Amino acid sequence: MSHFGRAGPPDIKDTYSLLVLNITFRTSADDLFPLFDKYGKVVDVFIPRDRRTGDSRGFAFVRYKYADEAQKAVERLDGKVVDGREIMVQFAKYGPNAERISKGRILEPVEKLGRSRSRSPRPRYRDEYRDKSRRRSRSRSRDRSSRDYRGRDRDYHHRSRNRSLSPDYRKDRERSRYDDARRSRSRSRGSASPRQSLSPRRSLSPKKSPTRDRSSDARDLKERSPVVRSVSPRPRAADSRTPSPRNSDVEE
DNA sequence: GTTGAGCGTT
Repeated sequence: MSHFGRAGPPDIKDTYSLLVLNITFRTSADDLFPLFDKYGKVVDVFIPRDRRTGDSRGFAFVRYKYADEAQKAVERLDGKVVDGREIMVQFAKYGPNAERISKGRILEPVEKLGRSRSRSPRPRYRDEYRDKSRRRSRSRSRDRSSRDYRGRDRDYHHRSRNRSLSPDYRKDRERSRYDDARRSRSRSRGSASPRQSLSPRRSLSPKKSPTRDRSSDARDLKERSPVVRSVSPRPRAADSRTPSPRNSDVEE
């Protein structure tokens, strides 16, 4: 019985799930089981992993049989260093049986009991950490795939903003916009865009004729480029390119 | 071999 989540949830009729965050990517359910089992009766330990790579996502779910044991483990294991990393244990918010917990039955006592525990040093650290690296760090661990099928049904009626626009689509759109803005700014500065930098001439034959190429290149890049752009020798090409199909569709 | 905010499976 070492495999917990392999056979699926054993019995979620009377169990309370705890969310363990900040665990190492190598920590497995078998490693957390003895740790949590020491503080109470652990019914099941499940660690979500990627579907493609199969790697752990960095958090685990520990299901306790009783709520009192669960909160005890939360306060006892919350902040404990496991495998060299401080883990964060808290009651699971979403889940198959989160309804009863969401009711406020378990969440209430936890807050009440939390008063005796020192929770001051933790929140501050977390807040600071999150504030510092908010947009960065989107490693492969947090990819889509497992999140798509999960929040679609639930997030749909919750987020009626994107009627027909999927979150993924929106992201793509924003990304495109950003790319455009960046490219524009880069061009204004002089040069930097990786795309423009990739001149067919320089890239194709960098050592063919360095002297002549360089001189010619410099002149061409500064005189020829704008000329071609200004002259627009291929109106059909531009037309065929349909430069603003989404511009019309999208309002910025 | 890497990564680090968050919420889960047959």
